[in-house]
Amino acid sequence: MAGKTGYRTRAQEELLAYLKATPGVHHTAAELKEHFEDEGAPIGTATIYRQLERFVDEGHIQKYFIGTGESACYAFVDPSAACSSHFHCKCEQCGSLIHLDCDELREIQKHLLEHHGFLWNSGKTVFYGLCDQCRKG
Amino acid sequence: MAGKTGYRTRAQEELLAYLKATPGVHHTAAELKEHFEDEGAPIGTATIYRQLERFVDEGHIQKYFIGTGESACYAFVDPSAACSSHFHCKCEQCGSLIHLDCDELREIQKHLLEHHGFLWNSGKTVFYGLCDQCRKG
DNA sequence: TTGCGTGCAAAGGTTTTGCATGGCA
DNA sequence: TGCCATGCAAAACCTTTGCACGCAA
Repeated sequence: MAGKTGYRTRAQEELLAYLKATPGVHHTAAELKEHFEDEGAPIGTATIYRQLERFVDEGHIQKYFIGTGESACYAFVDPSAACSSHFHCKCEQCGSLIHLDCDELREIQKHLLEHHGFLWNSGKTVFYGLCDQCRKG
Repeated sequence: MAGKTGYRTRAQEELLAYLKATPGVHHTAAELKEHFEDEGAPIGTATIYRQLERFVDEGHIQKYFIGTGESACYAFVDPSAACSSHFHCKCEQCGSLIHLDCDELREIQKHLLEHHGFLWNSGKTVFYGLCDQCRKG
């Protein structure tokens, strides 16, 4: 755990443990707050945000921007598993979030860097569009 | 102008005219409000949001989600120019927005549809990462 | 005249911040 | 003991909504 400087606290450990226990799952701050309330071990809103920000800084979790007006999502991404290099597609109609594992996109990552000098953080990027069902329906 | 049903008003015309006069430029609602205040022809916040929403519905402009907490951006996209099919990269460090015209990405669009059934709305998608300068600096 | 568009103000939701308290080392 | 983390409440933002008034047709 590189860069960890401060103290270790209950809120901190339980938050990170929960995120790690649900790899690839997107949680909003509100959902996390509710989860720990249900567990009988509530964590204050401010603390949740502060810890999430720290985790992001330390690289433990990813923060996702799904849309303006919608709240931010946070998720632990297993560095060893395939999901570390997968992509997210969000259907603008039904709102579903699709996880995609795709080599072609990985190629694009290379292309963006080599031809445009842009180091793409694919974990953070969300592709907007229409999913298969909504497109046909 | 398909689908236009209501009245034509000053606010409506000036807003759309301004957006069309700055194709490809991203404006936030606050920036637009300030612009018209500076012009001496202020438009109420609610009206700005309502008109922008209408323009998006009618397909005149695009709405961009840059990040949660940041405000939404709106821009007129010239349907005839190349910028109708260009892509956006946002540097997470310096915050700059890069407009990219790239055939490889257009290929990806095809790939996503054919292999994953996902109809990607590239105009709305923002690639997060590090720009050339920030990557080297 | 009819009814849509406007503007103000208030509400709604998410995220941040100030400050005193509590807990880790 | 010293300092960081917590939690509450308040603030800060962006955006939406209610409502009365004004303007387009």
